Amino acid sequence: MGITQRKEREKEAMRQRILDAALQLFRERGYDGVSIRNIAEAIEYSPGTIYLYFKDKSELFFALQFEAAALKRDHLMPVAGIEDPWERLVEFGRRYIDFGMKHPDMYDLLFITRAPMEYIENQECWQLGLATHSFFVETVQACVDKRYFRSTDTETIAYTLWCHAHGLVSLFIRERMRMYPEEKREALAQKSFTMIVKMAESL
Amino acid sequence: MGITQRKEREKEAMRQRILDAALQLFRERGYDGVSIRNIAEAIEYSPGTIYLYFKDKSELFFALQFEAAALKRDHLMPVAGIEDPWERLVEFGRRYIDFGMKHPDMYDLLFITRAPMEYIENQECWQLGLATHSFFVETVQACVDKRYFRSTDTETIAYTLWCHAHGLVSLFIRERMRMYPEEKREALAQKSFTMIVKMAESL
DNA sequence: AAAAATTAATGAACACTGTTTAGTAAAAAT
DNA sequence: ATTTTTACTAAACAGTGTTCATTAATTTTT
Repeated sequence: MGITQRKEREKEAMRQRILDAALQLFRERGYDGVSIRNIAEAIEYSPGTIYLYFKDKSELFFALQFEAAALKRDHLMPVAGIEDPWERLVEFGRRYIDFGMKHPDMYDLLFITRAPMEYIENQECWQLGLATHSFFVETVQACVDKRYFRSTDTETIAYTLWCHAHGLVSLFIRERMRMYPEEKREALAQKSFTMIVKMAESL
Repeated sequence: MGITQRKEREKEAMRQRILDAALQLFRERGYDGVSIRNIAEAIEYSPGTIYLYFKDKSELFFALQFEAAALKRDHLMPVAGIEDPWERLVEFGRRYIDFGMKHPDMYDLLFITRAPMEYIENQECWQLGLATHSFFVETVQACVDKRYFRSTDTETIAYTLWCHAHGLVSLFIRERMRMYPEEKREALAQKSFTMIVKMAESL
Protein backbone atom coordinates (compact mmCIF):
# COMPACT_ATOMS: atom_id res chain seq x y z
CA MET A 1 0.00 0.00 0.00
CA GLY A 2 2.64 2.53 -1.11
CA ILE A 3 0.03 4.76 -2.71
CA THR A 4 -1.19 6.36 0.51
CA GLN A 5 2.42 7.12 1.40
CA ARG A 6 3.08 8.69 -1.98
CA LYS A 7 -0.16 10.69 -1.64
CA GLU A 8 0.94 11.90 1.74
CA ARG A 9 4.32 12.90 0.36
CA GLU A 10 2.63 14.78 -2.46
CA LYS A 11 0.32 16.53 -0.06
CA GLU A 12 3.27 17.56 2.05
CA ALA A 13 5.13 18.72 -1.05
CA MET A 14 2.17 20.84 -2.09
CA ARG A 15 1.92 22.36 1.37
CA GLN A 16 5.58 23.25 1.17
CA ARG A 17 5.18 24.72 -2.31
CA ILE A 18 2.44 27.00 -0.99
CA LEU A 19 4.57 27.98 1.98
CA ASP A 20 7.61 28.69 -0.16
CA ALA A 21 5.61 30.86 -2.52
CA ALA A 22 3.92 32.66 0.35
CA LEU A 23 7.22 33.22 2.13
CA GLN A 24 8.87 34.62 -0.98
CA LEU A 25 5.96 36.92 -1.83
CA PHE A 26 5.75 37.91 1.78
CA ARG A 27 9.41 38.87 1.92
CA GLU A 28 8.96 41.00 -1.19
CA ARG A 29 5.72 42.75 -0.43
CA GLY A 30 5.09 42.28 3.28
CA TYR A 31 2.40 40.16 4.86
CA ASP A 32 -0.61 42.39 4.19
CA GLY A 33 0.55 42.99 0.65
CA VAL A 34 0.12 39.36 -0.28
CA SER A 35 -3.30 37.89 -0.98
CA ILE A 36 -4.38 34.28 -1.24
CA ARG A 37 -4.94 34.89 -4.93
CA ASN A 38 -1.35 36.10 -5.32
CA ILE A 39 -0.04 32.94 -3.72
CA ALA A 40 -2.33 30.80 -5.84
CA GLU A 41 -1.14 32.57 -8.96
CA ALA A 42 2.50 32.07 -7.99
CA ILE A 43 2.09 28.30 -7.75
CA GLU A 44 -0.25 28.26 -10.76
CA TYR A 45 -3.25 26.90 -8.89
CA SER A 46 -6.66 28.32 -8.16
CA PRO A 47 -7.30 30.28 -4.94
CA GLY A 48 -9.57 27.56 -3.62
CA THR A 49 -6.73 25.05 -3.64
CA ILE A 50 -4.91 26.93 -0.87
CA TYR A 51 -7.86 26.17 1.38
CA LEU A 52 -7.39 22.42 0.85
CA TYR A 53 -4.04 22.73 2.62
CA PHE A 54 -4.61 25.56 5.06
CA LYS A 55 -7.80 26.25 6.98
CA ASP A 56 -7.49 29.99 6.42
CA LYS A 57 -4.95 32.73 5.94
CA SER A 58 -4.09 32.79 9.62
CA GLU A 59 -3.11 29.11 9.59
CA LEU A 60 -0.85 29.88 6.67
CA PHE A 61 0.47 32.72 8.78
CA PHE A 62 1.26 30.37 11.65
CA ALA A 63 3.09 28.04 9.33
CA LEU A 64 5.16 30.97 8.11
CA GLN A 65 5.77 32.00 11.67
CA PHE A 66 7.17 28.55 12.26
CA GLU A 67 9.62 29.01 9.42
CA ALA A 68 10.56 32.37 10.89
CA ALA A 69 11.07 30.80 14.31
CA ALA A 70 13.30 28.14 12.79
CA LEU A 71 15.32 30.79 10.96
CA LYS A 72 15.72 32.71 14.21
CA ARG A 73 16.80 29.60 16.07
CA ASP A 74 19.40 28.85 13.41
CA HIS A 75 20.61 32.43 13.69
CA LEU A 76 20.86 32.37 17.49
CA MET A 77 21.65 28.87 18.63
CA PRO A 78 25.27 28.76 17.46
CA VAL A 79 26.04 30.78 20.60
CA ALA A 80 25.21 27.65 22.63
CA GLY A 81 28.80 26.64 21.97
CA ILE A 82 30.17 29.60 23.93
CA GLU A 83 31.32 28.35 27.31
CA ASP A 84 31.28 31.53 29.37
CA PRO A 85 27.65 32.52 30.13
CA TRP A 86 28.35 36.25 30.04
CA GLU A 87 30.03 36.07 26.65
CA ARG A 88 27.22 33.80 25.51
CA LEU A 89 24.63 36.28 26.68
CA VAL A 90 26.30 39.23 24.95
CA GLU A 91 26.66 37.30 21.72
CA PHE A 92 23.05 36.16 21.97
CA GLY A 93 21.93 39.76 22.26
CA ARG A 94 24.09 40.85 19.37
CA ARG A 95 22.71 38.07 17.19
CA TYR A 96 19.11 38.74 18.27
CA ILE A 97 19.40 42.33 17.07
CA ASP A 98 21.27 41.21 13.97
CA PHE A 99 18.46 38.79 13.13
CA GLY A 100 15.88 41.54 13.46
CA MET A 101 17.83 43.91 11.24
CA LYS A 102 18.59 41.33 8.57
CA HIS A 103 15.14 39.73 8.46
CA PRO A 104 12.74 42.51 9.41
CA ASP A 105 9.75 40.70 7.90
CA MET A 106 10.51 37.53 9.85
CA TYR A 107 11.05 39.50 13.04
CA ASP A 108 7.86 41.39 12.42
CA LEU A 109 5.99 38.14 11.95
CA LEU A 110 7.35 36.74 15.21
CA PHE A 111 7.13 39.73 17.52
CA ILE A 112 5.03 42.52 16.12
CA THR A 113 2.33 41.36 13.74
CA ARG A 114 -1.10 41.14 15.26
CA ALA A 115 -2.34 37.58 15.27
CA PRO A 116 -4.86 35.53 17.24
CA MET A 117 -2.27 34.73 19.89
CA GLU A 118 -4.59 32.76 22.14
CA TYR A 119 -4.79 30.15 19.39
CA ILE A 120 -1.10 30.06 18.73
CA GLU A 121 0.13 28.81 22.08
CA ASN A 122 -0.12 25.11 21.35
CA GLN A 123 1.42 25.58 17.93
CA GLU A 124 4.83 24.33 16.83
CA CYS A 125 6.17 27.80 16.21
CA TRP A 126 5.32 28.89 19.73
CA GLN A 127 7.09 25.86 21.16
CA LEU A 128 10.12 26.66 19.05
CA GLY A 129 10.13 30.30 20.11
CA LEU A 130 9.63 29.29 23.71
CA ALA A 131 12.63 26.97 23.54
CA THR A 132 14.84 29.78 22.26
CA HIS A 133 13.49 32.08 24.96
CA SER A 134 14.18 29.44 27.60
CA PHE A 135 17.74 29.13 26.37
CA PHE A 136 18.07 32.89 26.79
CA VAL A 137 16.67 32.81 30.32
CA GLU A 138 18.92 29.89 31.21
CA THR A 139 21.93 31.82 29.99
CA VAL A 140 20.95 34.71 32.23
CA GLN A 141 20.49 32.20 35.06
CA ALA A 142 23.99 30.87 34.41
CA CYS A 143 25.29 34.44 34.69
CA VAL A 144 23.42 34.89 37.95
CA ASP A 145 24.82 31.61 39.25
CA LYS A 146 28.32 32.72 38.41
CA ARG A 147 27.70 36.07 40.16
CA TYR A 148 28.08 38.16 37.01
CA PHE A 149 25.32 40.36 38.40
CA ARG A 150 24.72 41.68 41.87
CA SER A 151 20.99 41.12 41.34
CA THR A 152 19.69 37.56 41.47
CA ASP A 153 16.31 38.25 39.90
CA THR A 154 16.90 36.22 36.75
CA GLU A 155 13.42 36.72 35.38
CA THR A 156 13.49 40.50 35.60
CA ILE A 157 17.02 40.73 34.24
CA ALA A 158 16.15 38.58 31.25
CA TYR A 159 12.95 40.47 30.61
CA THR A 160 14.65 43.86 30.89
CA LEU A 161 17.33 42.90 28.40
CA TRP A 162 14.71 41.51 26.05
CA CYS A 163 12.69 44.73 26.30
CA HIS A 164 15.70 46.74 25.23
CA ALA A 165 16.58 44.49 22.32
CA HIS A 166 13.01 44.24 21.13
CA GLY A 167 12.47 47.97 21.48
CA LEU A 168 15.62 48.66 19.52
CA VAL A 169 14.71 46.34 16.68
CA SER A 170 11.04 47.24 16.47
CA LEU A 171 11.59 51.00 16.55
CA PHE A 172 14.02 50.46 13.71
CA ILE A 173 11.96 48.23 11.48
CA ARG A 174 8.72 50.12 12.03
CA GLU A 175 10.50 53.35 11.09
CA ARG A 176 10.16 55.24 14.34
CA MET A 177 13.73 56.50 14.24
CA ARG A 178 13.11 59.15 11.64
CA MET A 179 14.28 61.88 13.99
CA TYR A 180 17.76 60.45 13.50
CA PRO A 181 19.34 60.77 10.05
CA GLU A 182 19.28 57.46 8.24
CA GLU A 183 23.01 56.93 8.08
CA LYS A 184 23.29 57.38 11.86
CA ARG A 185 20.58 54.92 12.88
CA GLU A 186 22.56 51.71 12.75
CA ALA A 187 25.49 53.29 14.56
CA LEU A 188 23.15 54.53 17.28
CA ALA A 189 21.66 51.06 17.65
CA GLN A 190 25.18 49.68 17.91
CA LYS A 191 26.14 52.21 20.59
CA SER A 192 22.96 51.47 22.50
CA PHE A 193 23.73 47.78 22.52
CA THR A 194 27.20 48.51 23.88
CA MET A 195 25.62 50.75 26.50
CA ILE A 196 23.06 48.20 27.68
CA VAL A 197 25.85 45.63 27.95
CA LYS A 198 27.79 48.08 30.15
CA MET A 199 24.66 48.76 32.17
CA ALA A 200 24.09 45.05 32.62
CA GLU A 201 27.67 44.55 33.80
CA SER A 202 26.97 46.80 36.74
CA LEU A 203 23.64 45.21 37.56
CA MET B 1 -19.98 87.80 4.07
CA GLY B 2 -20.69 85.62 7.12
CA ILE B 3 -21.74 82.69 4.96
CA THR B 4 -18.26 81.55 4.02
CA GLN B 5 -17.31 81.63 7.68
CA ARG B 6 -20.33 79.56 8.67
CA LYS B 7 -19.56 77.12 5.84
CA GLU B 8 -16.01 76.81 7.05
CA ARG B 9 -17.23 76.15 10.57
CA GLU B 10 -19.59 73.49 9.28
CA LYS B 11 -16.83 71.87 7.25
CA GLU B 12 -14.60 71.76 10.30
CA ALA B 13 -17.46 70.35 12.38
CA MET B 14 -18.02 67.59 9.85
CA ARG B 15 -14.31 66.74 9.80
CA GLN B 16 -14.42 66.45 13.55
CA ARG B 17 -17.53 64.29 13.45
CA ILE B 18 -15.77 61.89 11.12
CA LEU B 19 -12.70 61.86 13.35
CA ASP B 20 -14.75 61.28 16.48
CA ALA B 21 -16.64 58.40 14.91
CA ALA B 22 -13.44 56.91 13.52
CA LEU B 23 -11.66 57.23 16.85
CA GLN B 24 -14.50 55.59 18.74
CA LEU B 25 -14.84 52.72 16.28
CA PHE B 26 -11.11 52.38 16.21
CA ARG B 27 -10.91 52.07 19.97
CA GLU B 28 -13.59 49.39 19.90
CA ARG B 29 -12.47 47.28 16.98
CA GLY B 30 -8.90 48.29 16.25
CA TYR B 31 -7.66 50.18 13.23
CA ASP B 32 -7.83 47.41 10.66
CA GLY B 33 -11.25 46.36 11.93
CA VAL B 34 -12.80 49.63 10.88
CA SER B 35 -13.67 50.38 7.27
CA ILE B 36 -14.55 53.65 5.61
CA ARG B 37 -18.07 52.28 5.22
CA ASN B 38 -18.27 51.64 8.96
CA ILE B 39 -17.32 55.22 9.71
CA ALA B 40 -19.76 56.53 7.11
CA GLU B 41 -22.52 54.42 8.62
CA ALA B 42 -21.72 55.70 12.10
CA ILE B 43 -22.19 59.33 11.06
CA GLU B 44 -25.09 58.41 8.77
CA TYR B 45 -23.45 59.59 5.57
CA SER B 46 -22.40 57.78 2.43
CA PRO B 47 -18.84 56.38 2.15
CA GLY B 48 -18.00 58.88 -0.56
CA THR B 49 -18.52 61.77 1.81
CA ILE B 50 -15.50 60.76 3.86
CA TYR B 51 -13.39 61.41 0.80
CA LEU B 52 -14.59 64.99 0.64
CA TYR B 53 -12.86 65.60 3.97
CA PHE B 54 -9.92 63.21 3.86
CA LYS B 55 -7.84 62.37 0.82
CA ASP B 56 -7.74 58.70 1.75
CA LYS B 57 -7.77 56.36 4.72
CA SER B 58 -4.16 57.10 5.54
CA GLU B 59 -4.87 60.83 5.89
CA LEU B 60 -7.64 59.93 8.29
CA PHE B 61 -5.09 57.77 10.03
CA PHE B 62 -2.71 60.70 10.37
CA ALA B 63 -5.43 62.86 11.82
CA LEU B 64 -6.13 60.16 14.38
CA GLN B 65 -2.44 59.87 15.06
CA PHE B 66 -2.49 63.57 15.83
CA GLU B 67 -5.22 63.01 18.41
CA ALA B 68 -3.15 60.20 19.89
CA ALA B 69 -0.07 62.41 19.99
CA ALA B 70 -2.03 65.10 21.79
CA LEU B 71 -3.32 62.57 24.31
CA LYS B 72 0.20 61.35 24.90
CA ARG B 73 1.50 64.89 25.35
CA ASP B 74 -1.23 65.60 27.89
CA HIS B 75 -0.31 62.41 29.69
CA LEU B 76 3.39 63.16 29.77
CA MET B 77 3.90 66.90 29.93
CA PRO B 78 2.78 67.44 33.53
CA VAL B 79 6.23 66.16 34.49
CA ALA B 80 7.67 69.39 33.07
CA GLY B 81 6.84 70.87 36.46
CA ILE B 82 9.33 68.61 38.25
CA GLU B 83 12.44 70.61 39.03
CA ASP B 84 15.03 67.88 39.48
CA PRO B 85 15.94 66.43 36.05
CA TRP B 86 16.51 62.93 37.38
CA GLU B 87 13.16 62.80 39.11
CA ARG B 88 11.62 64.31 36.01
CA LEU B 89 13.21 61.64 33.82
CA VAL B 90 12.03 58.79 36.03
CA GLU B 91 8.51 60.14 36.18
CA PHE B 92 8.54 60.67 32.42
CA GLY B 93 9.45 57.04 31.92
CA ARG B 94 6.80 55.86 34.34
CA ARG B 95 4.15 57.90 32.57
CA TYR B 96 5.32 56.84 29.12
CA ILE B 97 4.78 53.21 30.07
CA ASP B 98 1.55 54.06 31.82
CA PHE B 99 0.26 55.76 28.68
CA GLY B 100 1.07 52.71 26.60
CA MET B 101 -0.68 50.37 29.02
CA LYS B 102 -3.77 52.54 29.41
CA HIS B 103 -4.17 53.47 25.75
CA PRO B 104 -2.76 50.51 23.83
CA ASP B 105 -4.56 51.46 20.61
CA MET B 106 -3.23 54.99 20.73
CA TYR B 107 0.27 53.76 21.50
CA ASP B 108 -0.01 51.27 18.70
CA LEU B 109 -1.06 53.99 16.31
CA LEU B 110 1.88 56.17 17.30
CA PHE B 111 4.70 53.66 17.50
CA ILE B 112 3.81 50.33 15.96
CA THR B 113 1.24 50.56 13.18
CA ARG B 114 2.66 50.43 9.70
CA ALA B 115 2.09 53.68 7.86
CA PRO B 116 3.69 55.58 4.99
CA MET B 117 6.16 57.29 7.32
CA GLU B 118 8.01 59.21 4.62
CA TYR B 119 4.84 61.22 4.07
CA ILE B 120 4.17 61.86 7.72
CA GLU B 121 7.24 63.87 8.60
CA ASN B 122 5.82 67.27 7.79
CA GLN B 123 2.57 66.46 9.49
CA GLU B 124 1.25 68.03 12.69
CA CYS B 125 1.27 64.78 14.62
CA TRP B 126 4.91 64.19 13.82
CA GLN B 127 5.79 67.70 14.99
CA LEU B 128 3.88 67.08 18.19
CA GLY B 129 5.57 63.74 18.80
CA LEU B 130 8.92 65.26 17.98
CA ALA B 131 8.37 68.01 20.54
CA THR B 132 7.65 65.45 23.25
CA HIS B 133 10.69 63.47 22.20
CA SER B 134 12.82 66.58 22.33
CA PHE B 135 11.57 67.29 25.83
CA PHE B 136 12.67 63.80 26.79
CA VAL B 137 16.11 64.23 25.27
CA GLU B 138 16.47 67.62 26.96
CA THR B 139 15.66 66.06 30.29
CA VAL B 140 18.36 63.47 29.72
CA GLN B 141 20.70 66.32 28.75
CA ALA B 142 19.84 68.11 32.00
CA CYS B 143 20.75 64.92 33.88
CA VAL B 144 24.03 64.73 31.99
CA ASP B 145 24.73 68.37 32.76
CA LYS B 146 24.13 67.79 36.44
CA ARG B 147 26.42 64.74 36.33
CA TYR B 148 23.72 62.23 37.18
CA PHE B 149 25.47 59.86 34.80
CA ARG B 150 29.10 59.07 34.28
CA SER B 151 28.45 58.83 30.54
CA THR B 152 27.94 62.10 28.64
CA ASP B 153 26.52 60.55 25.49
CA THR B 154 23.05 62.08 25.83
CA GLU B 155 21.77 60.75 22.52
CA THR B 156 22.64 57.13 23.24
CA ILE B 157 21.38 57.31 26.82
CA ALA B 158 18.04 58.71 25.71
CA TYR B 159 17.72 56.20 22.89
CA THR B 160 18.61 53.28 25.14
CA LEU B 161 16.00 54.24 27.72
CA TRP B 162 13.45 54.72 24.97
CA CYS B 163 14.25 51.29 23.54
CA HIS B 164 13.57 49.69 26.88
CA ALA B 165 10.30 51.50 27.47
CA HIS B 166 9.06 50.91 23.95
CA GLY B 167 10.08 47.26 24.04
CA LEU B 168 8.29 46.82 27.33
CA VAL B 169 5.08 48.42 26.15
CA SER B 170 5.02 46.87 22.69
CA LEU B 171 5.75 43.33 23.88
CA PHE B 172 2.89 43.80 26.27
CA ILE B 173 0.29 45.23 23.95
CA ARG B 174 1.15 42.91 21.07
CA GLU B 175 0.80 39.95 23.43
CA ARG B 176 4.33 38.61 23.30
CA MET B 177 4.47 38.00 27.04
CA ARG B 178 2.36 34.88 26.98
CA MET B 179 5.16 32.85 28.53
CA TYR B 180 4.44 34.76 31.72
CA PRO B 181 1.11 34.14 33.44
CA GLU B 182 -1.24 37.02 32.87
CA GLU B 183 -1.49 38.16 36.46
CA LYS B 184 2.32 38.44 36.68
CA ARG B 185 2.88 40.50 33.54
CA GLU B 186 2.21 43.94 34.94
CA ALA B 187 4.28 43.24 38.04
CA LEU B 188 7.16 42.09 35.86
CA ALA B 189 6.92 45.24 33.78
CA GLN B 190 6.94 47.25 36.99
CA LYS B 191 10.03 45.43 38.27
CA SER B 192 11.76 45.89 34.95
CA PHE B 193 11.14 49.63 35.07
CA THR B 194 12.63 49.76 38.56
CA MET B 195 15.59 47.77 37.28
CA ILE B 196 16.29 49.99 34.29
CA VAL B 197 16.13 53.01 36.58
CA LYS B 198 18.71 51.37 38.84
CA MET B 199 20.82 50.51 35.80
CA ALA B 200 20.60 54.09 34.57
CA GLU B 201 21.68 55.39 37.97
CA SER B 202 24.99 53.61 37.56
CA LEU B 203 25.50 54.68 33.98
C1' DA C 1 -11.11 -4.39 -17.96
C1' DA C 2 -15.31 -1.69 -16.46
C1' DA C 3 -17.81 0.54 -12.96
C1' DA C 4 -17.96 2.76 -8.66
C1' DA C 5 -15.97 5.52 -5.16
C1' DT C 6 -12.73 8.60 -3.63
C1' DT C 7 -9.86 12.51 -4.12
C1' DA C 8 -7.93 16.96 -6.02
C1' DA C 9 -8.71 21.04 -8.13
C1' DT C 10 -11.48 24.46 -10.10
C1' DG C 11 -14.00 28.73 -10.85
C1' DA C 12 -17.90 31.14 -9.78
C1' DA C 13 -20.14 33.25 -6.12
C1' DC C 14 -20.65 35.97 -1.54
C1' DA C 15 -19.83 39.64 1.26
C1' DC C 16 -16.54 42.52 2.23
C1' DT C 17 -12.57 46.25 1.32
C1' DG C 18 -10.66 51.33 -0.39
C1' DT C 19 -11.57 54.53 -3.83
C1' DT C 20 -13.52 57.11 -8.00
C1' DT C 21 -16.99 59.43 -10.42
C1' DA C 22 -21.30 60.74 -12.79
C1' DG C 23 -25.30 62.58 -11.33
C1' DT C 24 -28.48 65.22 -8.14
C1' DA C 25 -30.51 68.27 -5.05
C1' DA C 26 -29.95 72.12 -2.26
C1' DA C 27 -27.88 76.55 -1.32
C1' DA C 28 -25.64 80.83 -2.79
C1' DA C 29 -24.56 84.26 -6.11
C1' DT C 30 -25.74 86.67 -9.94
C1' DA D 1 -35.51 83.99 -11.64
C1' DT D 2 -31.53 82.03 -13.41
C1' DT D 3 -27.01 80.53 -13.16
C1' DT D 4 -23.25 78.80 -10.51
C1' DT D 5 -21.34 76.59 -6.76
C1' DT D 6 -21.43 73.32 -3.11
C1' DA D 7 -22.48 68.92 -0.58
C1' DC D 8 -23.74 64.67 -1.05
C1' DT D 9 -25.12 60.18 -2.90
C1' DA D 10 -25.36 55.84 -5.36
C1' DA D 11 -23.26 52.98 -8.29
C1' DA D 12 -19.30 51.11 -10.04
C1' DC D 13 -14.31 49.16 -10.13
C1' DA D 14 -10.87 46.27 -8.76
C1' DG D 15 -9.39 44.15 -5.11
C1' DT D 16 -9.82 41.07 -0.57
C1' DG D 17 -10.77 36.23 2.30
C1' DT D 18 -13.58 32.39 1.98
C1' DT D 19 -17.10 28.78 0.54
C1' DC D 20 -19.06 25.38 -2.36
C1' DA D 21 -21.17 22.91 -6.25
C1' DT D 22 -19.09 20.97 -10.10
C1' DT D 23 -15.61 18.70 -12.79
C1' DA D 24 -11.63 15.90 -13.79
C1' DA D 25 -8.42 12.55 -12.38
C1' DT D 26 -7.10 8.79 -9.74
C1' DT D 27 -7.76 4.75 -6.89
C1' DT D 28 -10.61 0.95 -5.38
C1' DT D 29 -13.90 -2.41 -6.08
C1' DT D 30 -16.39 -5.45 -8.81
